[in-house]
Amino acid sequence: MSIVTIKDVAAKAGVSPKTVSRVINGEAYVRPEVRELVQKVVAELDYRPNAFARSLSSSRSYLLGLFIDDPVSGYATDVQHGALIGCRQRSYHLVVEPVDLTAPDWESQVRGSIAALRLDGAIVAPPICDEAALMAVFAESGLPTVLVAPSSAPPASGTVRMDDRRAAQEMTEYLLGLGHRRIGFVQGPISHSASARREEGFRKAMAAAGVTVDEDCIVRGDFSSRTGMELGERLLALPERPTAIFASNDDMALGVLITAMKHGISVPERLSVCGFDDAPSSRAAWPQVTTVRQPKAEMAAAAVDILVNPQFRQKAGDEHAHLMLPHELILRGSTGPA
Amino acid sequence: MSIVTIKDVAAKAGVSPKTVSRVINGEAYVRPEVRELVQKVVAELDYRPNAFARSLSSSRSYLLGLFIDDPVSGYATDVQHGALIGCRQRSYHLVVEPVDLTAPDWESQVRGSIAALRLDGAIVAPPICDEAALMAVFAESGLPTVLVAPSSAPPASGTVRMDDRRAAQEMTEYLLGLGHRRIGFVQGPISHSASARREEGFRKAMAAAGVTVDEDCIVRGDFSSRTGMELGERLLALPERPTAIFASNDDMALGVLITAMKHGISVPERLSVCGFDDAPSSRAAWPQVTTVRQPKAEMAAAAVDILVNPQFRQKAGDEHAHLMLPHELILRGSTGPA
DNA sequence: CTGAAAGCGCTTACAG
DNA sequence: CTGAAAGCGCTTACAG
Repeated sequence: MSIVTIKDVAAKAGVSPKTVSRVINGEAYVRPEVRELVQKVVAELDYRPNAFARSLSSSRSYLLGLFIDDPVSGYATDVQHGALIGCRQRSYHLVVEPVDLTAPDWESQVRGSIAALRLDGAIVAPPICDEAALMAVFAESGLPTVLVAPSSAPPASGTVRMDDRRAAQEMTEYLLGLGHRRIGFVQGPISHSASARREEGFRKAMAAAGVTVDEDCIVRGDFSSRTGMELGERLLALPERPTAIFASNDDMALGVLITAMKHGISVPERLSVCGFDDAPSSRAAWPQVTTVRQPKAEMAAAAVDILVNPQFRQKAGDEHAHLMLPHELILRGSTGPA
Repeated sequence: MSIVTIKDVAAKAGVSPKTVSRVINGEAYVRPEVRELVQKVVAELDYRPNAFARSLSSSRSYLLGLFIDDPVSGYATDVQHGALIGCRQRSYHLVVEPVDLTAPDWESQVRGSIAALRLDGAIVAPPICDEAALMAVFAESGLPTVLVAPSSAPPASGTVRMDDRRAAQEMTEYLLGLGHRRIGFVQGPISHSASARREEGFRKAMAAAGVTVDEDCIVRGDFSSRTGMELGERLLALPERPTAIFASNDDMALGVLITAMKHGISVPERLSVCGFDDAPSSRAAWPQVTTVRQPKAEMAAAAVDILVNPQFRQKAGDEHAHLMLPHELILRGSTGPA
């Protein structure tokens, strides 16, 4: 497969390389008939502009970096998928860069990716988007950066999030509406800022309903199904057993569900269980778990839009884009009347 | 952050850019003291070679493409993780390219990635590594390509696989050793070539043990927990119920497990269940599911090695690398004596 | 509306 | 062991 360059196209179309460049990049000021001719030749020759040459001369790489803590998690997978879709639509490519903040050379790694690849933008996923040291590296580099579900609104180019607090509140209101009063809550890990927001929502709804939260009913997990099982044991062994358990994510909800099964406590008849995420585990279970759909892929796609959109790029630096995407309560079989 | 170029380093070190280039690329023929000096300046200036300039002049991109059907699956995630680790070790970067063979323009998309990014190599995951039309595109492009777990050994630069057949055989032997004779088998989808290999292994072990396979006990799923549940219903409703069910992957095994629970059939006392993959779902369940550990990340990392290793690269074209990586039976609580 | 010149930051091929 | 020259394939800045 001989490689077709812009010169080949120019020669065959009888124009200058610059004109081909104009057509390729959709610039104005090309006579319609010339444009059409060039487009025809491009198609005939199946010409693909060399991304490196383009990047070198334009100092744009058409490359976005996705910086992520644990690329193996289900969360990461969904975020990446959304980012990939967004990139493809806009002819960008995505480079996934795992960031291990416990590695001694993490900073050099990150700097290296930014500098060597001349990234056009970065998307940073939770929980590392809440790490000050990492964010400082991005800030210093001047790279447009969008944070996914960060705790606050740090000085990044943009943020994309959902309302974790409100969603947890709605879920709690739903449980209260079902008649539950004694509700167990499994907190997520402190390292994820969403954990605190979800707990706030839970407490807010309980307070609004005038229900006192028994602190014995609040336990902290690490988002794994294993801690869900362990903490489920603890909650179900309480002298006065909760009639519902709200776990801060689906994996932990699944753990609670399994524990209930082990003890022969039928769900939802004797215990309601709900989670957060709409992860595959919430659907793999039986009964399927009531949860909150988190628009992970949509958030990532929106992050790409923010980074790539020329309007945004122009004003980057002086203006920031902050998006809040809608969530959805997914009611399934694991919850029922108290 | 002003950008440091090779000229800056050369000027500061008092040598030519070419000498800096030699040091950066670890070439021979540089006086030790000059090498050290240059390295010192590189470190001082935190110089990062521009990957695009390097690619443009050397016609190597230091970029590997991972072509994958469904980037959201757990399989994809593990493969990608292994590839990422491999790339990082060798200062390569990974570009993930989803391939949707049902999209009308898939071929153009794939060609575009190869041509525009000037990839140095491609890793193709199952099941698309078994698609002749796709493999033809790679073959035509001349791009070094390594296939992960393909059905046969097509004319690619290399393949990396595990012995699905042997693993399924060992699992079946384990069940037979436990005293099971009537064993249900949930096949995987035909689109995945591993499905057939796993079934072969199952049948081979059964035949070797002189046990006749009742074809009513063989049912086909699609690797989802939902079909696992449905087919579990079917197998457990059989006039003569199997004492063990071997599902071709963990998600389906989980579905079978859930169905057994629904019907109050205790596992492993009255039914043994096992899967394949060592997926998160096998550990999230209770009891945890006996399964086969598939070295997914290791296979991907090996694929990177094959593509990047200079020795291999030299002889690419006339010689192929075919690796078989070891699997492992993971015995857990879901299986027991008949 | 179009093109000739120069340059992006490296490496290749060559000379010494 | 080291460097000067040329070029990779585009785009920028400029001229017309």
